[in-house]
This record gives sequence, structure tokens and C-alpha cells, in this order.
Amino acid sequence: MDKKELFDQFVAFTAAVHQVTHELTQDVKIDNITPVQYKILEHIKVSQPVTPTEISDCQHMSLPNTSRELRKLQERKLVEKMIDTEDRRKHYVCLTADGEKMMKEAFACIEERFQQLIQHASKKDLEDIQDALNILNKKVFQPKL
Amino acid sequence: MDKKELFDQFVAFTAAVHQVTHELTQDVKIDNITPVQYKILEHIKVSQPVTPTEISDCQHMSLPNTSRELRKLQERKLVEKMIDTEDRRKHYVCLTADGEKMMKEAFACIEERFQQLIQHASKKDLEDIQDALNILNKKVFQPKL
DNA sequence: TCCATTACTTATCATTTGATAACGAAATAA
DNA sequence: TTATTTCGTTATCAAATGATAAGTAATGGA
Repeated sequence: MDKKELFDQFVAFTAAVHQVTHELTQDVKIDNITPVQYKILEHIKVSQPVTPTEISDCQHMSLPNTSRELRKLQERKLVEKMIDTEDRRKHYVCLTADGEKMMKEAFACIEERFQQLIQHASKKDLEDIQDALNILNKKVFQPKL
Repeated sequence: MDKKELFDQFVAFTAAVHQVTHELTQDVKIDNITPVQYKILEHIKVSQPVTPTEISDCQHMSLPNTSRELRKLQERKLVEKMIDTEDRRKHYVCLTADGEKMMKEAFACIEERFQQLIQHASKKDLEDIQDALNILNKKVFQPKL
């Protein structure tokens, strides 16, 4: 087994993943949301409640810039902040009802495209895919330990 | 087999792929290259010779903007253009020796990090990973058809 | 020949994103 | 109490990216 070969395969694979991700998410109709703002909303959606610092770390952006984007999202009533009662420096960010609705629609659109992508897969194919996802998650993409 | 469940798994997986890709490529020492320029160089590296129109399509950017970035890369002697002798409207873009060197170093750096990522994988693990990559490529991420 | 199309360029402008300094309020440690 | 640290904000500036209009040159077809 050639590790170099595996690397080449890995590079091609990640390129394909990025390509497909782009196709699935492009032009998802969410009015006037910038890519960065969408990423933030997506992150809040799956991890809420979440603090600005956590968003900053996970999205690899500075806290001031995170704060700015959160303010814009808040002004548009897509997210809301709450102050931790224990430690009043901490803010918890959640989606508002509007924000939930928008993200739900976005995910529905993406899921529809995804289902189209695998529409021709047999029952066995689907199981194989699931197994493959599990293996790669466990052996390669697993976030630290 | 629940297709909805598979979608959720897929979303989590692609998020993990993007995360790992970011970790592998962040701070790859290539002096003053912007992310977009790096993507272009990467694309040229694996597909050269390539035309501006092809880059424009694959990188999802307009031809004028592609042209601008290529000019900057050309000014820095990282890429060079040749005119098609058959159809003199077409330009073929390639990496210069400097460009090749820079990309080779970048890939070496990324590969080193990748090998670290799978350093604890057994021989069987590596085979499993390879199989999983093949399955996903074929069943899901395969570019059209 | 004239016209339409293709491939690419230049120029310009708006928006998004990144980086940094300076500040405030709350918690914590001395 | 007085530091010091943490979490978050505002403000400002620079750079990267996106969008669009206009232009050139080559091709190919009528």
C-alpha cells in the first residue's frame, strides 16, 4: 500500500467533495446573505446555543469580525443573543423563528438536490455509502480524538 | 434505510471534510498568495495546460476576474500564457518553473500533514480508507455521469 | 464582404472580508 | 481593594473578491 498514492486519491476526493458541496449549495435562495453569514447561520443552526467566541474559533475569523456579522444578522432578526446568568460576559446566540425558518428552507433545498444526486442508488448502494462515510469519519476526518 | 438520515450524515461528513481541508492547507507558506490565487494555481497544477475560460468555469468566477488574477500571477512569474496556434483567440496557461516549485512545496507541506493525520492507521485501515474513497467517489461525488 | 460569435482583456466600482487598535463590563486573583 | 484576565463591542482601514460595461482580436458563417 502506497501512502503517496493514497494522498493523491485523498486530494482528488476532497476536490470532488468541495465541488459537489458547491453545486448543492449554490444559489440557495436566502435573500442577501453573504457566504460568511450563511456559514455562521449554519453553525448556529447545528450547535445552538453558541457563544461568539465559539463561532470565532470554528469559523476561523477574528472576534471583532464575528461580532460585526452577528450584529448584522441580529439587525435582520435572524439571530438573537442572550446573556449568561452565571457569567454575564458570555453571550449565547440562537436563531430566531425567522432564522430557523430560513435555514429550514435552505436545508430543504439542499436536501432535495442531495436526494437527486443519489436517486439512482440501490438499497445496497446506500448502505455502502453509509459505511464508507462512517469509516472515513472515524479513520480520517474525525475531529481530534 | 432512511434517506433523510443519510442526508444528515452527509452534511456532517462534508463539514468534517471542509474542516480537515482547512487544517491541512492553512498557513501553507506561499508568500502573499491570496486564497483565490492559490485555488487557481492548484487548478492549473493538476490540469495544465488550461484556458482562462476553463479556469473561470471550474472556479466559478467571471472571466474578467479570472483574467485579472492570472495577470497578477503572470506578473509574479508563477504562470505563463501561450497562444493556440490553431485558434489564436485561445490562451493556454501553464505554471512556470517558479510556479511548479512553489506548488510542489505547498503540496509537500500538505502531504506531510496528511501523513500525520493517518500515522496511526494500520495496513487494513489504509485499505479500508481507500475502498471508502472509491465507493464515495463512484456513488456520490463522481462528476456528472 | 459583412455580421455574429467566441475568447479574452481592461477599467471601474461596490461589497465583502480581514486585520488591528481601543474600549467596556464582568469575572477572578492578588 | 486593586490588578489582571476574559468576553465581547465599536471603529477604522486595507485588501480581496464580485459584478458589469466596454473594447480588441480572431473565427466562422451568411
